[in-house]
Amino acid sequence: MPRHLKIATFNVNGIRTRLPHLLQWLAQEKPDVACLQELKAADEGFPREEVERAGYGALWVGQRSWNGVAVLARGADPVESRRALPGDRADAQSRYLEVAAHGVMVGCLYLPNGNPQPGPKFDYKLRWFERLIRHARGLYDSGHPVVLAGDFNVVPTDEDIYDPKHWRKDALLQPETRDCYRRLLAQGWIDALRAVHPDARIYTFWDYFRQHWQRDAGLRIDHLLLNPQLQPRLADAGVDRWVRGLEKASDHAPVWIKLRRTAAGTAASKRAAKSKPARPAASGAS
DNA sequence: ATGCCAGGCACAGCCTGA
Repeated sequence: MPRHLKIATFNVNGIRTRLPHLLQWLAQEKPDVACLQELKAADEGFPREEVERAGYGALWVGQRSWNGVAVLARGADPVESRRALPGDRADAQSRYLEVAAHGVMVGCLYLPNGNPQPGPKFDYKLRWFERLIRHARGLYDSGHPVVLAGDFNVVPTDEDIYDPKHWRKDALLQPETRDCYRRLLAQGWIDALRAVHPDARIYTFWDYFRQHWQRDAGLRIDHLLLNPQLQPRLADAGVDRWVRGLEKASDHAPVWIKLRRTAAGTAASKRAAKSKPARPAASGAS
């Protein structure tokens, strides 16, 4: 058993088109939990057999042509918690799936893009974000270890984009969008990639236009947020950029975190450690 | 201000994405 639990999120931009890349990535990087977005497939179009053959149990919420999310668990069957974000029964878009897997609660989300703004799509984005903030509060307070992972369609700050000036009017950079993200984090969640790499330029998305991948002109919009039960276990985080470099790639790269499996670093173990000889702090190297 | 590229649908050219 590896020392770390690896949890990843990957906007595949069409699971059937991207299935070879997905399988190659699972085989090489072996995430224990993989949150997928933009399946662009109905429930019956999900490649269950291929995913199972790769060693993963899966749950998914499909939708014809658009949206769609899934959670894969390596060598395990994820247990469903909910298949939609509460707060709007009329919302038919498949953008949220919450499961328990490998001892962690995982909220897999695909937040609306919101372009063009202003307009009804941007209004929907902000309403969806408000519902997420409300629901996240309950998850945060649940006492379970929780990860919120997915494509948030938010560039949190101007440090998270190659050049903000060409995107100033985009829904991903609007003050209202960024304020929602700030208010979510203000509940106490930590942005795991930023916590591990406070000063690095990190991108997770490069659009297909203007040779943005070749120029490394990217945006950081795929995020993994941790509640306090998981924060002491965070050991490493990164982006599998090689997946974005494949032929016919998704416009997103997978993003991952590694969590220590042991209780080392948790409040319980710190209390326990007081009665034991001190040990060096965990290095975080994997 | 718009198209730039790409996937889905369904077979021509839209719509949507970010």
